[in-house]
Amino acid sequence: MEKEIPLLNNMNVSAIDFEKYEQKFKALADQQRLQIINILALKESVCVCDLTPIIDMPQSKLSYHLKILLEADLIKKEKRGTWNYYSLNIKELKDLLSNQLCCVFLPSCC
Amino acid sequence: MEKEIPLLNNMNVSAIDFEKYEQKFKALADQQRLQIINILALKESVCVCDLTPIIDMPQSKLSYHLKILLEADLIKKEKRGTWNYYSLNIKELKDLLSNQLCCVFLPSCC
DNA sequence: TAAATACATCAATAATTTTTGATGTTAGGA
DNA sequence: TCCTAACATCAAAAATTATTGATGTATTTA
Repeated sequence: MEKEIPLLNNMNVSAIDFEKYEQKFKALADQQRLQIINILALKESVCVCDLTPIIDMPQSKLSYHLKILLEADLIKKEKRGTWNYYSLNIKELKDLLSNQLCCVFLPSCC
Repeated sequence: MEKEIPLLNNMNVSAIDFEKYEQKFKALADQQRLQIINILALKESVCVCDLTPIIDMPQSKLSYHLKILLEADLIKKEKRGTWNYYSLNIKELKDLLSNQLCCVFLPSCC
């Protein structure tokens, strides 16, 4: 059962919301992950193998960071054969970030 | 000297920017701090002594979290006598968050 | 079918962040 | 001047996250 916090604003903000936002902001709260998002903003869809040479990171580490972004629903994953293609979850990012930030972390936003 | 990352988007995104955003998102990436922001969104300006009973937290812990928000420039502090009043840095939050999120974390945004 | 590529996952370690309780500082009141 | 309230800060411990290198699993390709 969801714990209800008294109406604190003109929106009904429940505890579960804070938890959700915490996860999303945590995913954003890392320079390396912000860089990944910034690269994805350019490339539409990128496989891990393309990402590894661009971003200077061991493969397992990259995998770890991609997973965090994925679990926060900020990016999407699509498997094609042996390759896993990642792309931005544009709707989610727009719901989260200001237009100004979209210029940095979303394609063709400005 | 600031490391310049090649132009990755229609904005000139330098390494230092990622660092700045990392700090701000880190500050947001915590349920307790989000709750503090949400309370400040209602109250305009609140002293720590008013906050302590509302938010169930030892004083030193509250002080710690306020400092993190302050250092990320998401809130402001004003000293009046013995009291320290905190309030949202509305401009900064608007620059960071979507309108949708402003409804939760900013006053009279929706 | 054997080897190689493209990943994910795991367990151990390292690093960072958070919590706690104690102490320090400053301003105001008795 | 002494006492108290309202904080900030500090150091130690606890908790969480991140990094690393190794291993596992598909899917291709030779």
